[in-house]
Amino acid sequence: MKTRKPLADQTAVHDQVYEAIRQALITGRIAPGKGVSLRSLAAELGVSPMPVRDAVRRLAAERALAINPANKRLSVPSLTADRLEQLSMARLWVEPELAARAALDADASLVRQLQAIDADVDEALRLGDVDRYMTANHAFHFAIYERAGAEVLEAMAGGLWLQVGPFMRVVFGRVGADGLAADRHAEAIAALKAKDADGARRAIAADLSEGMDKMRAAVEASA
Amino acid sequence: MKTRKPLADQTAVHDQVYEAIRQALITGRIAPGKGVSLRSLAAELGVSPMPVRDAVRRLAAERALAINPANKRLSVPSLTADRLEQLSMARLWVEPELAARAALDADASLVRQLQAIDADVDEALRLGDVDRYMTANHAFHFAIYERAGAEVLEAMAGGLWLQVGPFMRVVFGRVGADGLAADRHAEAIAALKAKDADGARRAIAADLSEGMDKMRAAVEASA
DNA sequence: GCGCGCAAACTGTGATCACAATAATGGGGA
DNA sequence: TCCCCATTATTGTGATCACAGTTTGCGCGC
Repeated sequence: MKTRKPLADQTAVHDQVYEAIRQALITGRIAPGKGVSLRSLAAELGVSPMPVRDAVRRLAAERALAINPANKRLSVPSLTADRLEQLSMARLWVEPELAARAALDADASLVRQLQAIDADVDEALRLGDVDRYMTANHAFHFAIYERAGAEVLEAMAGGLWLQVGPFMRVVFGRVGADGLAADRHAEAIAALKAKDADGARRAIAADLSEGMDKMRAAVEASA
Repeated sequence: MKTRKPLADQTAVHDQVYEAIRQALITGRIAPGKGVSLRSLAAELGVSPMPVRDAVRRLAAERALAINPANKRLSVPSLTADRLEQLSMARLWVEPELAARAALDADASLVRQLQAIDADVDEALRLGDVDRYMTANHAFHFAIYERAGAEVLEAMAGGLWLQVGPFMRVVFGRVGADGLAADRHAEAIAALKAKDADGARRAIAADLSEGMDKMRAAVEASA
């Protein structure tokens, strides 16, 4: 039944599973607070429980999944105002810092790349395509952060983004896709073009801040 | 051969393995840059490769172990000045923040607990007992951070501490156990006793800053 | 004596099975 | 009709095996 794959192709199965669950979490396909199980995920993805176990362990270490200490059962962390506040603080420190560092190494090719991605972001917003928006927005931010050349900080940002992901779905559920329409991407691009570290820091901070405010409002309203 | 343990005792095997490897990393028993393998770790710990796999995945997600993307082999991340600088920045943001929050909720029992731990720290320093010092120092800081009641930030601090751990061994190797003799623990305790959030923030920041400076010097000297 | 090449050992990965513990569900009694 | 207890299903965990890729190392030929 199972066609044993050639292997050494590219990515291991557990990485694909990781990415699949990650996407499911970010786009909110798995509702926060809901319990999941290894075998159910494995069946859903058509793989054995083994790679799912690996992926889940990784996600749990990144706090994208919670493990009930009593019965060791898995669940999606529920969205609380307290958690959101902590995640906001952390993001507002790491991500502007990464943007500032990136500004110092920015060049024309990066600017062009960002403009292309931002056009995609706007297109997704115009169409109201939530998944596409979230993917493009993620790509925009991390295209910048990657340029900072700060592996450790970038990984921190990635982990935070993953934890914040589920919150975004709440925003869309409340105010619709145009709830996040206003962003500071243009400002950020301009600052990077001018190699203005402080400007990039401020632009990203403002972008994040506005987004987190909307999430906070949504969480409070849904409580 | 293997006596199947009663199970439901307390902790799962993979958690014990995780803790064992974690300690080995922090105390520097596994040299940075060195490669490790699942089976060798399993044999050394007297368990099957299975729980080791779980523990290693977790450590890799926390960036306490590195996975070579080409051949998927495991190794201990090597200590570079760049990594240390990023870790320092991150710690200097998270940990003082946690200390400040903890100060708001501090009480007499916490102060007493911290005084006891700090006495142990001093004792370990006096004896030149490196392992005991590192354990006690860790206990001191996280007894404070735990009081902040900020789960997300505390987890971030834990991850950073784990990544910094191997660097500390370098300090001891260079300047001896009294290289870190001067700490700001007394200041921190005083600030917590007075519920002085800013004082606690400053004390912890100074404590970290001094320690990281010594590590930086040690890394540069050993390069 | 020095390389080259092939075989053996070792690596991570995935599947399958066994086991104990918890959760879910059913029926039978009051 | 409702509640309690026993049976069943499902859960995470760990062991063992199979497999393919990589590294290691040893012996043979030059």
